[in-house]
Formats: sequence, C-alpha cells, structure tokens
Amino acid sequence: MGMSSEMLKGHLDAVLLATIGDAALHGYAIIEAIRTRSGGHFDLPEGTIYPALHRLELAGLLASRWVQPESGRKRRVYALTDTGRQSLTERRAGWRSFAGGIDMLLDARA
Amino acid sequence: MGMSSEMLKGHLDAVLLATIGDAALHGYAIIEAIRTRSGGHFDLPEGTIYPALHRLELAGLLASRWVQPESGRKRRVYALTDTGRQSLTERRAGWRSFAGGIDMLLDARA
DNA sequence: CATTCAAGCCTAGTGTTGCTAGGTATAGCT
DNA sequence: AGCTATACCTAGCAACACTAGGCTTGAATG
Repeated sequence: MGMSSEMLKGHLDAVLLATIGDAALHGYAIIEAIRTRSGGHFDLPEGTIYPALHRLELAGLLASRWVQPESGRKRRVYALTDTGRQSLTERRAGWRSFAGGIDMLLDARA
Repeated sequence: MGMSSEMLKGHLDAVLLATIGDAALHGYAIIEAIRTRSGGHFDLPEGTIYPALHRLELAGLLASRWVQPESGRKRRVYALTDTGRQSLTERRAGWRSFAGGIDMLLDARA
C-alpha cells in the first residue's frame, strides 16, 4: 500500500530486471506483474516504469521491440539482453548484501 | 564495500535511529558504530550523516546536547525522543514489509 | 615550541531518481 | 458516437545521499 516512495530508490532496476526475467513483457504487464508478485506491496505508477525501462534499454540491459497482438493495440515488449541477465545476477547479490547489512543494523541489540 | 550509493535512500533514517537506540552517541561514533555493526557493509561519509542528524532533530525524532568529555573536544550527542522511538518501531516494520516485497520479486520463479 | 595529525563538526552544491500530472492513441463495448 | 480500459510517453518536481571542500580543537611528535 503506502510504501514510502523513497525506499525503492536504487532497487527499481533490479525489480524490473527480475520481473521481466526470461519473458518478454510490455510496460503495462510489468506493472501488473509487480503488483501481483509482490503481494500488493508495490503498485508502481506508469511515470515510474516507463522512464526506467527507457533508461535500462539505453544502458544496454534491455532490448525492446513493437509487437502487434491478435487483439488490442501495439505494445512495446522488453526482454533482457545478455548484459541484462548478468546485471540481474549481480543485483540480486547486491540486494542480499544490502538487506543483510540493514538487518544487522536494525536488529542490533544496543 | 562499494555499496551502490542510491540503495540507502529512504532507509538511512531507520539506520540512524536504530544505531542510536537507547544510547546517546555523537556523529563520529555513529559512523563507527554503523561500520562495525554492519560488518563493514556500510561506511558512510560525514556529509551523509551530519545533515541527516540535523534533519531528524528538526523533525523531532532526535534531541541533541553538547557534551564536554574528560579528554578531547566537545561533542554533540544525539538521543531518541519519544517520537523517535515510536518512529523507529514503525520504520522497522516498514523495512520488513519492504524487504519482504523485494524478496518476493527477486526470488520469483518466472 | 612548532608542527602535524586525528577527532569532530559543518555546509553549499551536484547528480540520480522515483513520482506527479499531465498528454496521446487505439480497441472494444454499448 | 461516446465511453472505458489498455497502452505508451514526457516535462518538471522533490527528496536525498554524496562530493568536496572548510573550520576548530586537542594530542602527539620532533
């Protein structure tokens, strides 16, 4: 629900890369996937997702192509590049390291 | 070591409140405590800590006083206010919720 | 005593980034 | 024709950790 909006900073890229994973998803589907897979913890606005996807594509971690589905309008679908897959692995480790550090600090008994 | 500096955003306040806890610490000591208690994960620069302490005091979560130790120069020591203690409790829960959400997303098997 | 160094505090400015608030276009349904 | 959901986009904003400096004081070193 009301997740303090600053918390996500620095972790959104990992979330996006992990959400796409081995699939090829378009922006709207990514937003829905994040909402459902996070158990409702995260409900990210389009103004967060789209610029981030462009950033990741520019950085070479994602590649996009336009797809015309049988029904509905055209969509831009994103998939990980090789660099993106490698980056995801690193970011997963980075997250574990970061979360472990925070856990140590928050759990520390004076 | 080289923790991507954006990751901490939105979590620093919780770290500071938890690090001070029931003690009364000054800035330098807080930096050292964070470094040691986090197992070296975090080594935060002064330019991060001091403005954050001021912010938290202005927000009423910390109270400071100047202390003259037996040896050495005067220090500004910080302690939690009642509001600060309450906020720490909330932020611990907020962190668990946030970290749980990220875990779900990063661990999700496509 | 002079000097050097560490302890200790501070702040102006920067860069990144997620979000707000708007906009556009298309397909399906009534 | 009009409405709604899907789907995409972007300019500007606000927050915040960090960089890169500066200042002061006490202790140690020669």
